[in-house]
Amino acid sequence: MPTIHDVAKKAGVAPITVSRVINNSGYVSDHVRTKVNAVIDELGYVPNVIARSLKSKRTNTIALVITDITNPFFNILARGVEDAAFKAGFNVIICNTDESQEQEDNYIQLLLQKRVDGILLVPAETHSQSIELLRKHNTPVVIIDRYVENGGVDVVRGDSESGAYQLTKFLIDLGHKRITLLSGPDTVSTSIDRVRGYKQAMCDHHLNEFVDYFYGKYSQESGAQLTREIFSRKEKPTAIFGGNNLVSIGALSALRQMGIKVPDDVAVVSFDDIPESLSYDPFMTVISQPPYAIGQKATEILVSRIKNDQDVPVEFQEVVFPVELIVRESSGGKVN
Amino acid sequence: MPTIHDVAKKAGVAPITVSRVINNSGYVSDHVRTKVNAVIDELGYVPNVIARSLKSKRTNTIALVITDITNPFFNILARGVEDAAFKAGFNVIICNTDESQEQEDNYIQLLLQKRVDGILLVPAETHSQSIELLRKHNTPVVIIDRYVENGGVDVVRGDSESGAYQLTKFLIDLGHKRITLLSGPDTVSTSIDRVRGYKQAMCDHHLNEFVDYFYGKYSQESGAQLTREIFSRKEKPTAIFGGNNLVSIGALSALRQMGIKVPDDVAVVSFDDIPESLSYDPFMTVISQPPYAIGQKATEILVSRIKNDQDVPVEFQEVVFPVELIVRESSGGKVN
DNA sequence: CTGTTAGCGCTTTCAA
DNA sequence: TTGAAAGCGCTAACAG
Repeated sequence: MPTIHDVAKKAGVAPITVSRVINNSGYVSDHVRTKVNAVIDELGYVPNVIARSLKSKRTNTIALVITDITNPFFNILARGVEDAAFKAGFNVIICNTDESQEQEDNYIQLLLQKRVDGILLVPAETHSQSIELLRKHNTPVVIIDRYVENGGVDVVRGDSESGAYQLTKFLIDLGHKRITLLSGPDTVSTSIDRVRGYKQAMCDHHLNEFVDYFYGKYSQESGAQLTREIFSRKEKPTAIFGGNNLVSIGALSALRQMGIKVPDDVAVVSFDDIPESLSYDPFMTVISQPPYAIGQKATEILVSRIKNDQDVPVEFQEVVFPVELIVRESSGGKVN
Repeated sequence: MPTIHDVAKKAGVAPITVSRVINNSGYVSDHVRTKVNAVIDELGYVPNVIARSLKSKRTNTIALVITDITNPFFNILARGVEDAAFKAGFNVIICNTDESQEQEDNYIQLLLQKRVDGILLVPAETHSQSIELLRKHNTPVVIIDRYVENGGVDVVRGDSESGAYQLTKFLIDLGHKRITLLSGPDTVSTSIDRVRGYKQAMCDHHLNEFVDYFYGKYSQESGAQLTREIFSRKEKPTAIFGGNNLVSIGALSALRQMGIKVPDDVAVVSFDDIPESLSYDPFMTVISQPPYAIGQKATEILVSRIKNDQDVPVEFQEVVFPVELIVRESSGGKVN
């Protein structure tokens, strides 16, 4: 693999001149430039950005640490990140933590070694020591989708609390009282916020006695299992609120297997939609967040942090995207 | 950010000794090792893999060049790649080409600059100049999901032709004659193979006169649009064969909008399933490929190529994963 | 407009 | 068991 020296020698110039041609920096006569370019083509020279990074201390790479690229919310978000990063001249490394703090720590360590210019992080837990570590190493971070207890970071997320409130209120307005929320892990801010929004709505409508929620996982299996458990109890809910799209799908699967009709026997609503491109017959009433925009916005903030590296730490921002209630069939009509 | 020199100075040893401690290579006395480790912790030293890469000429990074991470087939595949790569000590950079040859070329150039150790490529077109370029630079490549005209590469893919044959034959056995195939781009081997399998099945059952297929895109929009066009013709099909899952979903959407009932008015079958975790009520009859396993296998091959770099080029392999017919409701029952 | 020197952070010789 | 020197490929800083 030819280096800048090989090109220089063959073109009869100094390496720095080749560097100038490659980077379009400084003065190079047209004559020399043409000559050098010819040799570059001839040799198939490709600049080594590793060497460049070693000097410049910039890798033009950012990392996206998410829980699972297989979840549509996150893969669309990843696409938003990728597109925005590419536009800004950055590459993206994606890491899946599966909600494991240990995996997250591993990856952060690895990314630090790789000297990525910045990190977009969906933290596994609300208290993130990763953030402190990154801060210590001056690696900019933007927290996505969730917030953390640590201060001094930018956060970009959807409004879980208000979304959960709206969705619950919608069910209450339909006449539901026994509404069961199947939330995610109790270590994650979105799960907690959704519970909070739900409780608030129940409380505001004097339904405290009916408050019924579970923390589980953000997965189809968790949704299915919790649903089966709930329906083995004496008191059955008239509505189920899935903590995210996978949970809701799990709930629907379980209900179908048990022969329980939606929305006739029980209403179902979901936080997070299923992407349009994957549903030929949209059925679920949902609160919809904009994952692509969230990824894009977070990346833009991260990039600006990277570029203003030396600046006085401008105030950190928390961007909360509004969410949208989309009413479809699964919530059914008025009750009683 | 501290370097190996800072650690060395503070520990009162030479940089190389620190290097030996970090890498567990060569002889270091327990006394010195303990001392050095203490300083490493104290300073929060993190090795710089860029400098290491510059020397070793290995980045421990591979790239996955796919069309779109948003497509469930590819994001599950990406997960298979990620998991296998991590196990082998490699990081993954994911690039989305959106089936554009130009984007693909851009990315290959970029990845070459980054000196990734190997590339997993879903080529946009059947004749790939990227492969020649990579070969010239001694960068191992494994082609995924599709094959190319160029020889001398490893390929890992599903059996499109046989799958399309099975799916078509299944419809024929149900009594269908007017079967329309909505395939993907005519520059892509999977589209071509699926047309070929379809034609062969039609031919084998003396239905040549009913052969009816279209090349389009592998997207929901394409599936929807082609479906609308087909149903505006005088002769309507009794069965639609979607070239991939997105196309099929698009077809189903369009049919629903036109008030055409599936499977009562028209049967629908699909190449590629919708992941279990995303469908609460599996409806489509499909040919199912194993994307996770494909990604995993391709990564394993790539890693072994990377490690045997200097070896005599062992024979290249083409791994073709068998596909599975899953019969569900959308194909309906016997016709006539 | 072009070239020389030096150094980014690490590791592979080769010596001690 | 430890260290000194050299160099991976590139580019600032400073000549010329």
